[in-house]
Amino acid sequence: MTTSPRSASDAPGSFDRLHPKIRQWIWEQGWEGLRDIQDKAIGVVLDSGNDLLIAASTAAGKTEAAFLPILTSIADDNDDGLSALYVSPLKALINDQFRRIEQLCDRMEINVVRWHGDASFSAKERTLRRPKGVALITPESIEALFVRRPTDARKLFGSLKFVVIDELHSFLQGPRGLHLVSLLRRIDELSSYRARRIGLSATIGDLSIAARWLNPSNSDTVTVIESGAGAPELKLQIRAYIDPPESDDADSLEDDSDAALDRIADHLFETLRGSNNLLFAGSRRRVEAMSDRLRRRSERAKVPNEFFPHHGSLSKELREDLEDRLKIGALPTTAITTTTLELGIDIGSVKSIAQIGAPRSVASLRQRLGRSGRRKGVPAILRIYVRVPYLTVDADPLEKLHLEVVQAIASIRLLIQRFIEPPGIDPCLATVALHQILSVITERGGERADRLFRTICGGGPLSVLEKSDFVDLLRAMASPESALIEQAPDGTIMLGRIGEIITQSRDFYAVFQSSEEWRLVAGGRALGTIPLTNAVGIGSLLAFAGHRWRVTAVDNKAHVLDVAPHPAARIPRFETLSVEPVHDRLVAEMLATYGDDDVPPYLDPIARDLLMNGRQAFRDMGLDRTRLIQSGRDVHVFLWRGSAMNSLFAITLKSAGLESSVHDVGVTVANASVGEVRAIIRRISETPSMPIEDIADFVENLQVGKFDEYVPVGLLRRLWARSNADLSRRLQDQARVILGESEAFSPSDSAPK
DNA sequence: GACCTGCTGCGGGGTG
Repeated sequence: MTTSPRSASDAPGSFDRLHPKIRQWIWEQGWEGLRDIQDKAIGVVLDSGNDLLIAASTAAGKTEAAFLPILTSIADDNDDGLSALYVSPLKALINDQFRRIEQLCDRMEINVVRWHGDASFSAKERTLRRPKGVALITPESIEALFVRRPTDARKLFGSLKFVVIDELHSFLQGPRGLHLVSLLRRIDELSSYRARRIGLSATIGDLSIAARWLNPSNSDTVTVIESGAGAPELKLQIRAYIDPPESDDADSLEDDSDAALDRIADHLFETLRGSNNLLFAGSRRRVEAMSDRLRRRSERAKVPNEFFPHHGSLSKELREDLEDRLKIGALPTTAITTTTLELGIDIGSVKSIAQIGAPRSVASLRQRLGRSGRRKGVPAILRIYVRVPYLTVDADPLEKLHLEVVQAIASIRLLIQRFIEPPGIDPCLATVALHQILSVITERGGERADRLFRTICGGGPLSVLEKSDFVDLLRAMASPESALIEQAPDGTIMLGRIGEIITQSRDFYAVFQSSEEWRLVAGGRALGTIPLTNAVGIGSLLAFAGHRWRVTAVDNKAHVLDVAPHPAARIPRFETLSVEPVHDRLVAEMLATYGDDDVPPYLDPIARDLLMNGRQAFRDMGLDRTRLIQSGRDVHVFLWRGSAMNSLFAITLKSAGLESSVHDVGVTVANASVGEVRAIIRRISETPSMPIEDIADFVENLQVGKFDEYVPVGLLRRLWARSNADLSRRLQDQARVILGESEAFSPSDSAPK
């Protein structure tokens, strides 16, 4: 990885290096000049053969930084086939970017085509007949081309000069990122030379991880251009609200009470009305709970409603209506949203960001803030609303600490330190490998095992799979129960009976899972979907899309629910099995916050009181000296580590015979005494290196990927052990820290490599 | 006590 040479920005006239038609286009746009990242990118793209990583916040002009020199470079390209591929995680982003470069490409007489599931087939067909220019595409559409039209795929991708990957940070972790890695390897294999890769990304913490993703075998040669623009001024407040005693489900639709969520709604209604804002509510359930409250406040005040929900279960139409309303900016609008408005969809600029609940990820908090204060001289505004349970006399020690208030403060401290979480452990290697085995066989009409291995696992993150793992996987896929593949007498591996069915399904292209759902329709208009597991019939009441409904007709076959407005309702269940993990560094910062005595100026009076009470409880319980606390029949073990270590420690305790449950700052052992727990932790501390393979035997729920039902459990267990091996080497040390025999190590020591 | 993402190919009819 190299940083952009000074000379690139000082080189006279990078503007003059651009194609004459592009220069003319820039003049016509009335630009004052090129932005710094654009200036640097022109030099790197036109003067070097390097891959390139451009890291800058939203609206910094990254797309143009990549495309101005790329279009200059491919203007006279006459090869048969596409010259450049732009890969995006979102269809909506492809549509935005298409609008931005279409005019420019027209001027250059370079063909540009949108290639995703909602894009017109006729434009794709034109490109298939005469493959040239630029395609804007999703990973799943690349997959579909390989599987359905392998001959066309070779023609389209066989002479690519550039591959641009937008929102690269979203591909650094998770199965979809591994999927794209494999697709890009397969594209490289179609050509005698490798297309240069250009990654566009939001600010990321560890640029070397992104450089390695772009070019695993030669990450040193990736040139990095980082936006020098500093963060805008931040206006900030953390507000705390105490729930009254015996309030049960705080996220229900119940209103007119003294519950914290109702008072938060009061404050939001007063504060946000009249301007454009984003409110991140954390879950779809809470988005609906809050949308309902704010709409009813508008009705009671007899003013037009300005508050609308936006989440992944709402229909595309409703979401686009809201995005357009924000973008046009004619009417004041607050979107109440989950994470759907975090990525770079164009929604114009908003006045402020609000969030319910303490941030669990600093990266995501920064991304949200990037949506506010984007104009020069305008500060970003952030309000964090924290709900705290009412403390009874017999409250648990964890409640007395007011962890969420302290977590909100810690996340702000890390934001100021410019910390961003690196990607964590990925449990989906085997699922992606299996998916790609089926895909490559389909594309090539059969393939030998050694070539499959080389294509899929020959480099990059999937090379964690060793040859023996791969053989295990192939054997399981070929078993009569699975029937995914079979082997011809000459050794060629071909699709089996089930493999044929799976690869022909429309559901095959994505490597992530989707569940069955009801579709909600009101007067012929699509509202969105809810999980099929919601038990509904005629007369069922639903709060959805910011309104209240009664089910009037049920189509059990097509899974459609007709609904009509109704005064009462209940929020449907959205299936949730997991919790967002917290990084070591955030929890370490929480511990530091308990130890300090400064009171941040951005706390409201209640949050200030709760911080002081939390610190007092911390000292009263002796948590500055001890990490084991008896609470009734339970023992709290305070690890002050992130989710990864807390879960590994819980599994280790289980392997030693102790059941425990994981929380944000440690684990809790039920029905035990401090003495018993201490004895077992002592045993762990005296074991020089815990054999991770033995611990792996106690992991449950190993099947998390889409195709994991076909993966041998033994292989999943081995891969789990391999990815937790580094962490497990710290178990002994961790045990000593808990026993007070060792200083806590700094979390930076334990950052994943 | 969580969120998000994606999707073929074909025929038939109408229009410019």
